[in-house]
Amino acid sequence: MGGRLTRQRAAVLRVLAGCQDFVSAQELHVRLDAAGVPVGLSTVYRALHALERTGQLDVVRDEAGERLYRPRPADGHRHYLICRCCGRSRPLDSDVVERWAERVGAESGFSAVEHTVELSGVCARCTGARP
Amino acid sequence: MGGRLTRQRAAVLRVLAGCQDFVSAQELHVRLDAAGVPVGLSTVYRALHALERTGQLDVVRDEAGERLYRPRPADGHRHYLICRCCGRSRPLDSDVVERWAERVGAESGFSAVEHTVELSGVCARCTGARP
DNA sequence: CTCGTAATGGGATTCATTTTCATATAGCCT
DNA sequence: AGGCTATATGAAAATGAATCCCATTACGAG
Repeated sequence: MGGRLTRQRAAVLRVLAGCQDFVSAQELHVRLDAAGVPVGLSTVYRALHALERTGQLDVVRDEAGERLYRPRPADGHRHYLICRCCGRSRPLDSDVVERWAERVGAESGFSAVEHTVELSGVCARCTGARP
Repeated sequence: MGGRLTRQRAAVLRVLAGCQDFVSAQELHVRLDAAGVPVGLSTVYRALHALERTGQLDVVRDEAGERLYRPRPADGHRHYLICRCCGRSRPLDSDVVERWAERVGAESGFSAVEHTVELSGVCARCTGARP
């Protein structure tokens, strides 16, 4: 995260690291309060942007269009299967898609091709819980 | 679309069919005005929802999170490569991804797995126009 | 320690989308 | 053709995430 390491950014980093799943900025803001380290909402957004820019976060959008953030695993996986019911997320091995996206990009005459891949479903636990 | 075929819904359908690329609800609303068939914004949103529910539209989100709609091609393609610069879209042959998503879903213990795949880039025309 | 610069925060703002509710109308029934 | 009613419409207000503004604070280099 390039800039100064302030009390607030440290807290954002710490709380975020404690989440194994996707969190919204708003939720993170609340959790920071709960953790006794109040951080302004603007600051939360700014910290998330910075982390996103430096590739330390993965971002998805939920069905309402809200952005959800999650620290990127050390192994570099960037695509997930997310439970629409409980929100639990599981990184995916997406080599196949990665290669496909690259090929399509190359064949298309487009440059700077980027891709978004998201899978969602209902996990076994949730299927059992609410049939 | 299920419900009554009103003047407004007919117009939404018609103008939408005339767009070969993704359009936002707001943009569609303006185009309807321009076409001399004023339709309330709420009605535009309602019509789009109805069409989405019945699978007649494909939806993506632009980088701002705004929803963009496009009539689904007859051949059933549902994934696109979109120019971030001019917005032109091109349907993709996504069998590879389709199969991958299916396999991941099956192996994961998740049910009702859905997937989103979007590619974006800068098309040849735009690359030439603004280097 | 001192200072300049970057960061903070809270309130205001933006803007897409949704809701509300009074009014209009599609389209079935006779 | 006329009536009737569930459905659709639209203007305005509400919602809510994300961004902007700007006076104040505090990191950290020197």
